[in-house]
Amino acid sequence: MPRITREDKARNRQNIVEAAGRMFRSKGVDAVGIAELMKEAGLTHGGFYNHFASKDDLAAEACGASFKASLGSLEQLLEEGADLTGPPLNRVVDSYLSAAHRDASDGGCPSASLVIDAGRHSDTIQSVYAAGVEGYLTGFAEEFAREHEGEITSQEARERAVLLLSRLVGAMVLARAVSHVQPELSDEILRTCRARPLG
Amino acid sequence: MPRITREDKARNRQNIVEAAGRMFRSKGVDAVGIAELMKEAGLTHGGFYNHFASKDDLAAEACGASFKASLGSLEQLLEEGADLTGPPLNRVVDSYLSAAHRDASDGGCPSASLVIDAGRHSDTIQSVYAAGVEGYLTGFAEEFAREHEGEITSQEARERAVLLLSRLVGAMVLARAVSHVQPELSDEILRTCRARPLG
DNA sequence: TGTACATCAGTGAACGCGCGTTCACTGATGTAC
DNA sequence: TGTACATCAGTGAACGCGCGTTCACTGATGTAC
Repeated sequence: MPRITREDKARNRQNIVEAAGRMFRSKGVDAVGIAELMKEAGLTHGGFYNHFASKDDLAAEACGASFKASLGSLEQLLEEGADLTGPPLNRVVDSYLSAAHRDASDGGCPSASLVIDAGRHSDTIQSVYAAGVEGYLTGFAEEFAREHEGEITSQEARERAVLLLSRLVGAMVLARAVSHVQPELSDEILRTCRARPLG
Repeated sequence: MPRITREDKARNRQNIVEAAGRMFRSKGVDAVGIAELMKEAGLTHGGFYNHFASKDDLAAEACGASFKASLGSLEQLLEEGADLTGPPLNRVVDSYLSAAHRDASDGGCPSASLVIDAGRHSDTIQSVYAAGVEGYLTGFAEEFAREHEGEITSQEARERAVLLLSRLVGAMVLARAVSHVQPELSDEILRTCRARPLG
């Protein structure tokens, strides 16, 4: 069959990154093998190194791509919220702390699903992860500033953003950690952290 | 050398559980091998199965032991806080969200360090983990009720406890995830989540 | 545009390694008398 | 209490497996004329 066109190669590469993004987030980087991952992308494992120098390299790139998509969804959610009732951030919280997000087969927001992998793998992936977190914090802070224009300082907005992300990530990892054996506790964590006022 | 006394066997077993508790929390269950772990306990790897049926079995027991010790420290911190200035829960938060706890070589509080392992391993460890989380929530809720006696319902105390644990765990896992590449961001997360009012 | 050849993405077997687990063996402990 | 023997915790080699990575090979694509 091979060799293939340059367009096909680029498409294959993208398929690998997207498959890795989903699988790494849902199962953890270590729990997903190259062979499994390449199969998901419709290829065999041997060709992996035509695209990436190592598994860690792919993990970093997949992490970055996941954050890019995730931050895009966030911006969209915030923008389209402008003409709806209620503060846009509340809609973000409701969507983030939903059962659907907890059970998402693609692992959902990388801030939560890669939070442990980032600390335990190469500095490359940790840097990409940190940049993604910073993106979330910036997005949240801007929205806090927008919703409370003239009432709070940018410092206050930043602090609320840090607290909000901690709440979202903490509630999500806790809810996932107990969901199979204590589904009511898992639901309670999400419900409570959704309902309590922000700030 | 072998065979050894029953007391020695019991001591060896306890050493294994304690070594595992520290190593699993600081590096993750999957990242620690049986051989490495037994060496840390002063033994060779072959004897492992004289004590445990499997690595997962040990993981569950080590998780339980870690929570027991951790909850004991919490109770102590809350009790001795009674005769000091300031609400005891604030002292818990300051201690939990400290750089020392983030960098603890034993992995610190299992709620945070085992939160991903619990969701990704056997149901046994997940059940033990969920019981530990419930222990934390109960302890926090009781303390909220004590500090605001007559002012808030037990339901309100419980909700504050859930929100607090989410904040603590979220801030800790985020701070750890970025500490090597963005130490200022890591410190900012801890500082902010320490300083913001509870509830 | 057509032809000849070099390139290289994909394939699947293979390598080396570390893992969890098993096993035959040792010899001091625990037990039965 | 002393003796004889069974037990079994610890040892370290070995097993089987799956992993990340490498490699020789294939043949259609890309390129040079």
